[in-house]
Amino acid sequence: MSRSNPRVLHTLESAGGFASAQEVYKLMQREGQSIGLTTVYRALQSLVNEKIVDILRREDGEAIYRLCGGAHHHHIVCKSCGDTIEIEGGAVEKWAKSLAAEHGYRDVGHSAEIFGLCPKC
Amino acid sequence: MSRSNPRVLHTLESAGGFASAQEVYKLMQREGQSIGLTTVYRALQSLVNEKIVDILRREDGEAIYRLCGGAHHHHIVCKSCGDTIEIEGGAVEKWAKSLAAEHGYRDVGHSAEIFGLCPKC
DNA sequence: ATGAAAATGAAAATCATTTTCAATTGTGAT
DNA sequence: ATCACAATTGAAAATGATTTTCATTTTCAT
Repeated sequence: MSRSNPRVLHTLESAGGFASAQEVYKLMQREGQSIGLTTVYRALQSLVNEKIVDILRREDGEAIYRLCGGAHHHHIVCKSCGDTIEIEGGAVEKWAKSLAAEHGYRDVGHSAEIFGLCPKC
Repeated sequence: MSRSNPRVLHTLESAGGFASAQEVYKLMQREGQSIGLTTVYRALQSLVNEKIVDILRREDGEAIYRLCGGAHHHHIVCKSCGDTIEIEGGAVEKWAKSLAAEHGYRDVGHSAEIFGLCPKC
């Protein structure tokens, strides 16, 4: 039942650990790998279940999969050019943890993103 | 060119200031109002442009529109039953503001959500 | 009233994602 | 090796939100 296809994981890694299912699929095609889009979706979903990969959303709603394991981090995204900076979110971790505890929530995760205009835009 | 249909705005308000386009549409139908889904989408988009409304994403990628202006707040959402609690995020505001400044970003906003299993689930 | 510009909405198009299902592959027992 | 059966695969169809098209209706200044 382990559908975490290693080729998919490897492709996600080589994409910088940050890509949508469609992007992973196209990358694999370009590399000449034979794989179906369905399988890519299933593999990514498995990786999410195994907590090897995080899922979050682009501004347009497309799901992007992020290799996790390393430090959990957040992003500042430019509204105009899309430029993204990785930031760490110690303050947010604490905030999420304490508020979740306060309300009796278990198995807690969180998402946080900052968006604005970068210095260039 | 002002497509910010007041009936749409009013419905979003009466929904607690937090709903998807589809939900706003269904609400208006139930109230017996005659409106097209397309118009709802356009009206919400206009409200976003005019910064009367914020847009963010559900976990499944559906866009939800949030009336802004009042106190900016965040949510704890139950992964299982979908129950939502509004919380305030003083810590997050500061975090976002200082990090954005640090990186030279202007016109800054942010989104942050906590998700987990509520006490009942 | 008249015409141009804006708004409307039904239907079709788009696009990511999921589901279906038949075919293929892997595995373990004999 | 061979058979039976479970897991994996992927093409095609289905789904569902959102956007686009386009013909019609409304609004409004003249």
